[in-house]
Amino acid sequence: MSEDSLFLRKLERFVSFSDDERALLKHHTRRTVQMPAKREIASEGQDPQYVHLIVSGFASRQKILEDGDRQIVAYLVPGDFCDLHVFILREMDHAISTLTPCTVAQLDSDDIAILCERPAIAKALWWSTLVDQSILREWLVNVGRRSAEERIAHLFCELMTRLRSVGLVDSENRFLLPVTQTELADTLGLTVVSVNRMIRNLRNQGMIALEGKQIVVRDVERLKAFSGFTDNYLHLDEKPPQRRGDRVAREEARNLSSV
Amino acid sequence: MSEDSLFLRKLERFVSFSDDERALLKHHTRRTVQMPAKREIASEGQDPQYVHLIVSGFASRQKILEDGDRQIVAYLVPGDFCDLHVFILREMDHAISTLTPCTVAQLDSDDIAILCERPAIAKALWWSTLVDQSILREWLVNVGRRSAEERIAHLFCELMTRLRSVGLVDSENRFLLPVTQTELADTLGLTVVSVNRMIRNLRNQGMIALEGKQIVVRDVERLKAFSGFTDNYLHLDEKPPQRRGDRVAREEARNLSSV
DNA sequence: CGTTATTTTGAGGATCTTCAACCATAGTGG
DNA sequence: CCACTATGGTTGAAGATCCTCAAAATAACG
Repeated sequence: MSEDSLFLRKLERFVSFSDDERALLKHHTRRTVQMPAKREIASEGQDPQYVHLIVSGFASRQKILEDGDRQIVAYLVPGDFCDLHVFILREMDHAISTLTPCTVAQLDSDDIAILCERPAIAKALWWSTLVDQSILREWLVNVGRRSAEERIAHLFCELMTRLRSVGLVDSENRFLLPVTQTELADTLGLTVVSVNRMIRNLRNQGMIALEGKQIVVRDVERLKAFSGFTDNYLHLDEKPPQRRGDRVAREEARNLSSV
Repeated sequence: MSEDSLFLRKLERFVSFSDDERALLKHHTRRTVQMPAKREIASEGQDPQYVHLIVSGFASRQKILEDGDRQIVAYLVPGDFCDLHVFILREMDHAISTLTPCTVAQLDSDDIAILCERPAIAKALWWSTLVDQSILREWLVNVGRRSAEERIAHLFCELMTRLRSVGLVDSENRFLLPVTQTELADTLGLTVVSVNRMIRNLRNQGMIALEGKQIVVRDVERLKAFSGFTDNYLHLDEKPPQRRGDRVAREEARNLSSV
């Protein structure tokens, strides 16, 4: 699958698209811009014009406190939509900022309107924001109730799982994580020093290895057990079982719409 | 306003309803159940049947870790919907549990379908879940980057603001907070001991006072400044300014639906 | 190849936790 | 009516985790 349709791979874990719908999605995400690292895609307080989709690169959702402290509240990886909420909550209460150089697709109000005429697409987009919400809950558990070392391990488990779902993890559980330790610290409610030491611990215990900006999870089961990771909150296995059948699912989707 | 339509007051901060729509909302939330304290409204792993609305009482969204630790990831106060996501994410990844005895309205799939046929209602429901998401982001900032004392102060500011929006705060900034210090600890990533001491600090500094289970914010500005609270993330002032006009808003709502 | 960003390490300290009581309150049953 | 129990709040002392400060080593970059 080509790089510019990773989001299709992600969404199709949840819904099945027709060729038609796939084409429509590709068409309305064709307008992209290149952004350098550490640049704001959307700013706090702003009334944004576009919905953004990360085509390549890593970005983050972040809040800055008065004292300059930063808390990263989400990682946006290739295939993720940044701000599907902008058409309801008109003022941004946080900023979206690139962590690395990014290719970002811009969808305007018309694009979204056309896409949402398709039930399967509308449902997939809502699914994606609800999963984001679920991830947020798990992050709160992470910083609220886990030790520094566990937090890092848990985040690595999550990223491995999310990146695998868009095909960015190789057979040896190796994936690119192009963020600095300072950024990890701002994500996990820790300091750089702590992050550095705890990563060292994980390496020394043979759970992970670093290869430049790549992380290799050497012992998946141990890393998961150590950090208490389960992937249920990512809701990745909704489609395969088809437990309630497509008919019911479509009916529900209709219920949720008709605005 | 009667107790059983606090959610109307909340939603109408954002959209205007016709008498018709108000009646419809009241009608489809008429089926209520009484629940004792510390009972699960919905359980993790479950495939839930109903969407729940808190009519009276306090409930929480929580996750339990393997070691029995608990993290509360949301407070659900009168007027809040608990689980609007259930028709898309079919498996609960967390539990919803009463903190006090509660009156809970149960809406089934048909209720939601009928309500969502009205654009204003559908939009209001999505607004409410997006605000929940925003609150979650701010909680992550709170636990990740603020001191114990600041976290408590911030939470009190938030609850005062949220409860005021449904008319549950009196003219002296007094409101009922029927949760134990243990529950506050599980909310803020702290221990009971810490919570107790920090609340004492806030009282000694004259920022708050306790009257049984009621909290009186004695110095709102100082409490806000101390905790770094701003209410932008609650998106409470969306309707009054009418900055973009009702026409545009309705058009956008239509875009987001049509599933 | 000099400059800047990032990672790493050490030492000391602060915040928050743990453990262990004790007190207050309210509900229960004899 | 009062001991009895359970729950929640409060306090003290000691310890652990994580932070702060500071500096060196390494990597990245024009």
